[in-house]
Amino acid sequence: MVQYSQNHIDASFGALADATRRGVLEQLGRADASITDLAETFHMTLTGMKKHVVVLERAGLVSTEKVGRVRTCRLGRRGLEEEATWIEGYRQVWAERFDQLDTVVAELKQKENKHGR
Amino acid sequence: MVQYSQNHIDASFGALADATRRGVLEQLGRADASITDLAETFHMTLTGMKKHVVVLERAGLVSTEKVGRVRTCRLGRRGLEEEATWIEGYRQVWAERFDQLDTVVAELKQKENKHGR
DNA sequence: GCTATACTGAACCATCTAGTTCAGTATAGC
DNA sequence: GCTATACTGAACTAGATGGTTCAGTATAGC
Repeated sequence: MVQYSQNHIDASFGALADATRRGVLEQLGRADASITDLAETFHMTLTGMKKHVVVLERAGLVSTEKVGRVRTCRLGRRGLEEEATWIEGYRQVWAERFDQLDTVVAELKQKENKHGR
Repeated sequence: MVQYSQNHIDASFGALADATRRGVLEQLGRADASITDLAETFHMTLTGMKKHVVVLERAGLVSTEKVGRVRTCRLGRRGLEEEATWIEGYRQVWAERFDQLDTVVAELKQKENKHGR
């Protein structure tokens, strides 16, 4: 089986498990933003938003740079390759497991149709 | 923007954020298993494994059926479509954001060459 | 130098998580 | 009926999470 970096994957699936953090990623996809910008968008204190940014940074999904007073956040270097790979692998196995069930269901539907529903 | 079912996505990214639960999904991809089987594989008490199974069940990733004493677990009806879609959307935006940065593009190309793709 | 802005860190809180133990209940098989 | 197996539920633990407030520090701009 493929060996995944459990740390990366744990951290990023954990990061993605929160709607606010997914929202932050979507906002940063449109434009870089300061902590203040993000905190305002999500109606949260600066401190609260800072914590979310730290979580995203640890997962490698966001990178930040402080210039003067302002810390600017942008999408990080990781593009969720491993996560996409894991999910695709799962989906493939899942499809295989359900192929048999699918054919059975299809047969049942055909029978139903023959009986004119 | 596409509207996702936040509950589903929260639940399943949360479920996937744990290495044990990803392992359970991989094991169930190979064959159905009882709680006892899973608990043994992951060196955990029955009660502990039961909790993981409940989390996976709530996320729709596993379904279970009790026959006699034994509760059999199998992959559930959900195939992580929404999650795959979210991640793919993110990866697309991520790529666009980084296309503008010449240096990063150059780095990616170098990496691709190294991996021989 | 003064003031407003932008962040940071510590401390606190309630709730959730991942695990345990222990005491059950229900079923399988002799 | 008896015993072993398989699970279930309640209660407890330590630690993480998602948020807050409050008291700072550092910088921008007049």
